[in-house]
Amino acid sequence: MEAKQGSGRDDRRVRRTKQMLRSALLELLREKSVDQITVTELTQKADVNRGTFYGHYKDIYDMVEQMENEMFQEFSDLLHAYPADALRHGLRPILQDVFAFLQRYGDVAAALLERDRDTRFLEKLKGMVAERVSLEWGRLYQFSTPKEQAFCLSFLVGGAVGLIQSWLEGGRKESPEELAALSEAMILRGIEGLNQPR
Amino acid sequence: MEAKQGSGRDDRRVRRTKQMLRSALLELLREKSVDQITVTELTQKADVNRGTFYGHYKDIYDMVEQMENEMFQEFSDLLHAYPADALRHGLRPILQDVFAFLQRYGDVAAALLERDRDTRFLEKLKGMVAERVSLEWGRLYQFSTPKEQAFCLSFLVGGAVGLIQSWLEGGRKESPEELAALSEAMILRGIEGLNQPR
DNA sequence: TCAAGAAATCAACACTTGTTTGTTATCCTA
DNA sequence: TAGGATAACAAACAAGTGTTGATTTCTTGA
Repeated sequence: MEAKQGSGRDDRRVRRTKQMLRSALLELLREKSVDQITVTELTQKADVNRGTFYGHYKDIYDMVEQMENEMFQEFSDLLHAYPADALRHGLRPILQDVFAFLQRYGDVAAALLERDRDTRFLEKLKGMVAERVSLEWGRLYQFSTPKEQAFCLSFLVGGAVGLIQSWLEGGRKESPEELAALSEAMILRGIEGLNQPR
Repeated sequence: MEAKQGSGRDDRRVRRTKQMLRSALLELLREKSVDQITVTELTQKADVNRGTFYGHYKDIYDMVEQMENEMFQEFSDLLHAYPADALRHGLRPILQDVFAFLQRYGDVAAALLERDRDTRFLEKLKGMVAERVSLEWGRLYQFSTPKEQAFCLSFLVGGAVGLIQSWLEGGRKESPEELAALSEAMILRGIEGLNQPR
């Protein structure tokens, strides 16, 4: 019949509790890695009852995941802001936006990639890009089989993510433009297209 | 002075205990993921005292890591079996050996990649390949900067690992030869080299 | 404004986790 | 093969985990 408001997500108390936990978690993440943070110390620092934590999250990892999801949501919005045939106009502009996004969220992303031992972060990143690209992929390039297409996609997405990772770990010293150009070259023409073998 | 034998690793009792734990872990891994296996149930299934487990491993993840390392050791041996200038003779033979190796260890590798939420597995895989390749990389291709070289390497390794991952997840239905050819094409000539844009 | 209804709290539960201590059993080598 | 070394064991520990039920406090719509 009714379902007035989900389950009461916009209750001031809920917002307050989650905010307290969020702040405490970010603080703890600066000191130690996810796997050595206990629910007990988190809720103590946040001054929230331990039972309350379990009302909102399954465990610490679940909480980290939910925080990641907020970031992913924004990333997803970015990807879907382009028209369906955006790839026809070249990779460059999209790649630049992606790297610019990561530039902004670099601190969080780097923290999660570095110390976090949770593959889901990378898996979601890859899955999201792959899903978006595969929509118009087949129209742009002629593959001999769907299988070949899927493997190429895995390769390219894995490569892009690997590049991003090493960029984040290196402190994001290079400009998004620089990386976008490099990525495009690698994706389109590979190592031989970039330079000549001696 | 002395150091007769590490700390007694080749004691029959140690071998026996580790073997019991290994079997029990593999059995449990077929039922559930790493993070929901408790030390208590593992040692019960293995019929080993719980305290004994902690004498050999820090926790479940540490044990999984050590088991991975055995696999990685063999992989490392494979990579280093080639002469230093092996890449001059083409990518194909090396790629075929790599995929053949994964074909053999497919069950373990797939289990770890699928359900395991531990990035270190992929990181080690990437790091190992990158280290090996970078040795002769600079001699084969002319990069404008060392930075560019590093990024290209990250891209290509990430791509290769992404491809491997999707191959494992798909049940390894394709032959190593097939994948080696595809990888080589993507690495050398990218997506445009593979097919023509319409 | 006030009375559901929902969230947060408190307290207690059976459980797992690392760690330690003292004892027993097994190994391997001199 | 006897004996010192050491691994495995049993038992107990403080601390964390995830869950539950009873109670208090807050929020919001009528």
